[in-house]
Amino acid sequence: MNVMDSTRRPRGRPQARPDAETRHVIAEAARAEFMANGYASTGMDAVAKRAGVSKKTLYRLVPTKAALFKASVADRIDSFLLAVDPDILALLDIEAGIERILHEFGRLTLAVDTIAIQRLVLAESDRFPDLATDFYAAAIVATHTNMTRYLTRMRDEGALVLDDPHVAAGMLRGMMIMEPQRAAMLGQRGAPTESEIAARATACARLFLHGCRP
Amino acid sequence: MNVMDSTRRPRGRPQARPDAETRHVIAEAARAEFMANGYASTGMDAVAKRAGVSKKTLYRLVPTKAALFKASVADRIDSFLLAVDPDILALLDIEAGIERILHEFGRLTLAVDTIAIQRLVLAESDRFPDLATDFYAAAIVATHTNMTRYLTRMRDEGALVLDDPHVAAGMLRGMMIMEPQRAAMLGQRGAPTESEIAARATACARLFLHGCRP
DNA sequence: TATTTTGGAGAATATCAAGTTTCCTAATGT
DNA sequence: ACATTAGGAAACTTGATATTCTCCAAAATA
Repeated sequence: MNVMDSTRRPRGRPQARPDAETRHVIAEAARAEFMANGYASTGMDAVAKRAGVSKKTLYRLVPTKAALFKASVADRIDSFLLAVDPDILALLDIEAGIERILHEFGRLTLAVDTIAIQRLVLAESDRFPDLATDFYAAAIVATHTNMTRYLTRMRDEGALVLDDPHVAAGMLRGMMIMEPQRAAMLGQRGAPTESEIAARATACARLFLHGCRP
Repeated sequence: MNVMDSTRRPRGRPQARPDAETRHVIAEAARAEFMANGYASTGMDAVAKRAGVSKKTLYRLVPTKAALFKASVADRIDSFLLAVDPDILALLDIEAGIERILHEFGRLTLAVDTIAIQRLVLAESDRFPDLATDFYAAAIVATHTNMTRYLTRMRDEGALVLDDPHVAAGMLRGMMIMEPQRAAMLGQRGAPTESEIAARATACARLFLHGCRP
């Protein structure tokens, strides 16, 4: 009889959806609100309304606003990891390889969503230091490490001359994204288009490799 | 007799200091609080207390918290302009010149205060878009323009080969500061030391000019 | 039909902080 | 002394909003 318990429906009204699913809907809605209005200016009423859920349900599934914030951001941290297939990279020469990595990196970090979340994490890093740490580790350090690995391999193969691939990777990232990212974060420009990203990746790769001395 | 009016003290208790001075003290205190706790978490009581002033006086000199915020940040925007003496630059070769600019730029933008204010402006750019615009124009664009001017001159003198000095200046800035600045903003590292800044400037200048091809 | 459980709408409560006001003391001219 | 202005301490008002609670309809089983 116990075997049946899992399939047999219990007495009262059944759940509209499993809690996990509702939680996900809530997290999506919350992220959208937080990204649009920031933490302080986002109300739980607004989140509930956008999620199409009552506050009662909201608070059944989420303990506090702070937890909701962390959950809604943490949900997407993983999606910020840059990983370029090494098999493909192996087929490209050094310049094309770097260009490829930068292009992918730019697409990732210069997307409107990514920029909004970065600004959010930055803005609330005082209130949520552990979230900032998670973000830094999962998104920034991880991506940085992947780039460093590529540069190190290229150096070992003799394709590059580098004192410190780790530092060089940081410079490469900064060249590629700082300016457009910050302009967008400050609301002074929209996120760059795909072709702008591509052009910038090309220019960066060339500058990084050849410099600009005559 | 009207001539005397300006020197003659009026009837009651005199002001402890001129209003302008008190305003300045308040702005300083406010900036410190905002930088430490962010806009939302900073209370007017705390600002008054730190300024050594009562809330009555505070509100006599400042209309609202929002105005206080704008004033306290705007006060310092001008101090973020990078300006390197062109006469000195003229004496240096291209590599030393770029290194010099980057060093100065790093000192400016990687100071704890600067980083804190940038984070603040970034965090509140939704609530205060015009402040963000002012900051962008006065600090970022102006500095960028100065760098671009130098690169353009060097290119015209034949010391550099550049398609677009404007874009190149953005890349140079990103190389120099993005990584350490963001780590500090996220609370993952302290602001770099003077010698770290110097070393980074040297490495950037070399990479920018010579690239890293064997 | 009676019983149960889910969930919505939103009223109620609690808390917190911005902005005002009151009351009191200090410092100065007359 | 007394009138008058400055300014501090703290109470008060008000508006948000996070969190809880009440009431009720919906959807299922027995």
